Formats: sequence, C-alpha cells, structure tokens
Amino acid sequence: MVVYAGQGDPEKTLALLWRVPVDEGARTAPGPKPGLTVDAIVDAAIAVADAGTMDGLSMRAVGERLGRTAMSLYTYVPSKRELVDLMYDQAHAETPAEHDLSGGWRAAAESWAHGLRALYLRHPWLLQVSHARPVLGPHEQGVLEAVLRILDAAGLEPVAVRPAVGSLFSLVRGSAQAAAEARSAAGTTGTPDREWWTLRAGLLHRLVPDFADRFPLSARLSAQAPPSAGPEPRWEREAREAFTGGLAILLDGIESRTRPPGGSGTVIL
Amino acid sequence: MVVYAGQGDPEKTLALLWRVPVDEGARTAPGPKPGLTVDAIVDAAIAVADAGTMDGLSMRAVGERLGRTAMSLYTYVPSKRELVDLMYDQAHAETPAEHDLSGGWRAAAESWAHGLRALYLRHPWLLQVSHARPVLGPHEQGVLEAVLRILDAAGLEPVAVRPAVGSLFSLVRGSAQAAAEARSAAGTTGTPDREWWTLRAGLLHRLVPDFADRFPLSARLSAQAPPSAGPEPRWEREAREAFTGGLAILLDGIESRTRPPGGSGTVIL
DNA sequence: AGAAATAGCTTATGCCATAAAGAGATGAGA
DNA sequence: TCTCATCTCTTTATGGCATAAGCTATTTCT
Repeated sequence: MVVYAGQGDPEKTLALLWRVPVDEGARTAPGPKPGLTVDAIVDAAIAVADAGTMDGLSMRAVGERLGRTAMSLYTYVPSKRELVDLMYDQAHAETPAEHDLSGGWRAAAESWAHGLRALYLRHPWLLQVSHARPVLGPHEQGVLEAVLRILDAAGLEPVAVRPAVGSLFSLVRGSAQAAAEARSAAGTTGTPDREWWTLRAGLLHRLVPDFADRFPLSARLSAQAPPSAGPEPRWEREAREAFTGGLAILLDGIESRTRPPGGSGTVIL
Repeated sequence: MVVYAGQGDPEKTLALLWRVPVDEGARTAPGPKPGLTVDAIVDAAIAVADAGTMDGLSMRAVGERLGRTAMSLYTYVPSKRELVDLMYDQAHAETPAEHDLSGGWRAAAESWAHGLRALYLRHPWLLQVSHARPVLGPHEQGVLEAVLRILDAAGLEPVAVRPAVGSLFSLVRGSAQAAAEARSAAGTTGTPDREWWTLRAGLLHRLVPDFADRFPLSARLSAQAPPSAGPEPRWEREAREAFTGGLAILLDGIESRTRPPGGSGTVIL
C-alpha cells in the first residue's frame, strides 16, 4: 500500500515539519513534563520502518519501541499521516546538501543521483511514500535545492529545468525501486537471487510454452542477460547498471540543453 | 500504502495471470456451479479501485459489488495479493499493443509513453502497485514488448536497451504520479487547484519566513511558474509539460545511442 | 438413493487507527 | 500550603481489515 503524503491538516503538518516553535506562552504550563519528543518518535518510527516494510509501521509498534502505548503518540503527532510525512522528510536529512561542483556539473549530478539512490536503498520504505506532491519539509527541500544548484551551474536553459528535475527524480526513484525489490525478493524467499529468477523463468516456460513466440524481443532480452559474476547478486548489478546507463542517457539529453561553459555567469532561473 | 505485487504463490499467480486452463478433469466435478469468474472479480475490483483509491479496495467492497460476501471471492482467488496482480495486468490490456512505426521510432516512442501515461491517469491506483519486480502477466508483458519493438526499430545499441526501457518506464510512472496527485489534491480539497497551491505557499511563507534565503533557487523556480491560463488546471498542465519535456530530453539521449537509419536491418537484441 | 465434492455462507481471530474518557502528575495562583 | 486547571499517558471501545475454520446447500457420479 502506498502512503499518500501531505493529507493531514496542512498547517499542523507544515509547523511540525519545519519545527516551528510552539507558542511559548505554553512553556510553563502545568501538568507532567513531556516524556517524549517529536524527534524521538520520528526516529523510532524510522527504525521500525527500516526493520520491515511500511506494513509493519503501526502506531503500536512505534509506541512499543519507546516503551509507550500507541495512544500516547497522539499527544505529539496528530495522526499517522503526519508521522509519515515527518519520517519522510527526516530521512532526507541523511543525504548531503552540498555537491562539489569543481569536477563539473555532470560529476556533481551523478553524485547527487547516486546519493539519493543510496538513501532510498537504505530506507526502502521511502519508495512507498508517494512522491507525487510538492514540497513538504526542509530536508526534502534541501535535496531539491541541491539539484537546482547543479543544473544552475550547468547553465541549463530555464524551460528545461522543471522537466530535468522531474526526470532525474523519477529515474532515481524508479531505479531504486527495482533494486529494492531485487533485494527484498532475495531476502524474502531465502533463495539467493539466481534461483528466484530461474524459478520464475521455469514456471513461465512450463505454463506459457509459446512465450518466446508471442514476445520475441522480451525473450531475447532476458536470454541475453550476462551470467552472474562475483559476489554481487545479479539482479542488483543489473539494476545498478540500468541506473547508471539511464542516468548517462538523461544527462546527455540535459547537456544538449545547456549553454556552453565559459559564457556569462548569469544565474539562469 | 503500496501494494507489493508478486508476493503470493508464484505458480498460482502465474497460472491465473496467463489464464492457464484448469485441469479439465475437474470439468464435470460435483458441487454447485460457480456463480462467478475470475474475470468478473477482477473487473469488479478494478471498478472499486477506480472509484476511490487503493485504500478503498477491500475484499468486502469487491464482494458487495458482485452481490457476494468477501469470503466467497477466496474460492476464485487465493488472496488479495493475487487479485491485485490480476488487476494490474488486466488494466494494461487497455493500452495499445502496436505502435505505428511509419512516422519514425521517435513518434512511436512518444505515442507509447503518452498512451501508458494516459492509462495510469485513468487508473491512478496502478501507481500504487509497486512496479519494482519483473514481468507479471501477458498484458504488462505486451507493454514491454511494444517499447522493445520501438527501440529495436530505432537501432538502439544493445547495452543501452535495458537502461532506456527502465528510464522510460520510470519517467512515465513518475510523471503520471505527479499528475495524479495534482488531480486528487484538487478533488479532495474541493479547492480548484490554484487555491490549494496558494494556501500552501501562504502557510509556508508565514511559518518559514526565511524560506527564500535558505532555498533561493527553489523559491525562484516556484515564483517563475507561468500563470494559469485556459480551463486546464495549472498543476495538470505543468505536470504534462514536465513530462513532454523530460521525454524529449530522454529521447535525445536515446537517439544519440542509435545507429544511423538506413543501416543494415539487423535485429539488435 | 446415496456418496462425494464444491460454492458460498457465517463466525471467529487478531490485526489496525483512533475516538473517548479517565488517572495521575505538575505548576500557577490563592 | 492548598486548589485546580492543564497536561501526559493509559485503558477501553468502535469500526475497519484479511483471512482461517467450519458449515450448509447444491450438484454430479456411482
């Protein structure tokens, strides 16, 4: 199931995301001191999600990790939706905000993309949070700002900026999703990856004998896959190679829309 | 929540997907005649998902649409997971399998991409089914085969085929997700789109006064957005333009990896 | 007619988010 | 010092979900 982000009360969500300080009149209020913080809850929730998939993320599970009941979390977070938003943004804090442009914009773009992909692979549940809505919090915004800086340095023509950004995000997410699935398939079934694939291929061949006739190009494509070599699982390597290849294709397209370097240093946006 | 596909018993799933005829010895079995078919259930489930999001897809809801209880569906489908797989594949039957190559591979690729994107927008729940696993059923396979035919005609060099296919799928899915979100945001809040955005922008400006200082390029990017013109919502148009732009960038990159036309007619894969 | 097999029903289990209401702690003002 | 409003956290309840288990009624074969 996809968790759709940004569905809660927008004001509360934004205030939490940007950690807008609560009205300080309530500072010396009576009552017990809060035993938890939003950050502690978010960290616990991330730990729970990291340990399984998004399905395992229940308020109960998060509460248990903190030695509380599920309900106690609602004191800090209006609902699970807001919590997911907070988790999503917090995870993006892990990725570097600055990218070295001294090696050229292209190297920086590759670094950005690989860094983001690595983040998604460290926290695959991020891919289960729909990315299909505008900015949420400061850290996600930082990732966007980082890629904008790179494209700015590249001198990309203004009308191409939005499409380029969207394509880069889509590519990174799509590739990470494929790689994450490869891992989870290997992990779930216990079969170390090659067997998983041969199992499917064998089944398909038995159940659909005319597959190669109906889908000749697909059949050739899967037959053409190189044998697994080295310790890295085959699926994972294929996913990574498809990513670097796709990234190269996309960056070529972007490059053709940049002003030649050495021009005026005008900011393009 | 994301529904991860392909998690059930692989043999049963594949047999259902490819509608492998059941062992015909069981044809004249005793017992009441089946009152439903797998196809009827899949169609009903698609209708339920179309009417809401994936969250509204419960076995109960599907059963009710067919005048049955939730449990009766389990006679035909092993679990909800298999049902989701079947829905996913069935929906892909809507997209054309053949693409006219007489206008050149590039026009065909655009037609393929726009057709797939339109499918995702007709059935936004498709985007909530993780695409991160290899081929499932015949119709999804047909979509893959179609794009392979196009890239084959383009004379794309073999090593670039996988990356290109992956990038194209990622781009289409990513763009469709953005557009689907734009629609659902407009639909959910009732605000016709422009207001939704200005609400967020205003909130952000109030809660985070230093936004433009911290994220100058992001701020400029959103300020630079052209005003809404015509009946089409602004978000939707932006999403579409980002898509066509991204597609153009990607196809440029692909084109640079093709053999010049007029070469030998060798199949490349 | 009787036996066997099967579709679809009811019921039960154990999850889930979260509403509602209460218990206990704490600090401010009297 | 006492009182009470306020706050955290708990317990309990509600209504949802997938699906396991067992039942009933129907159909066909012997």
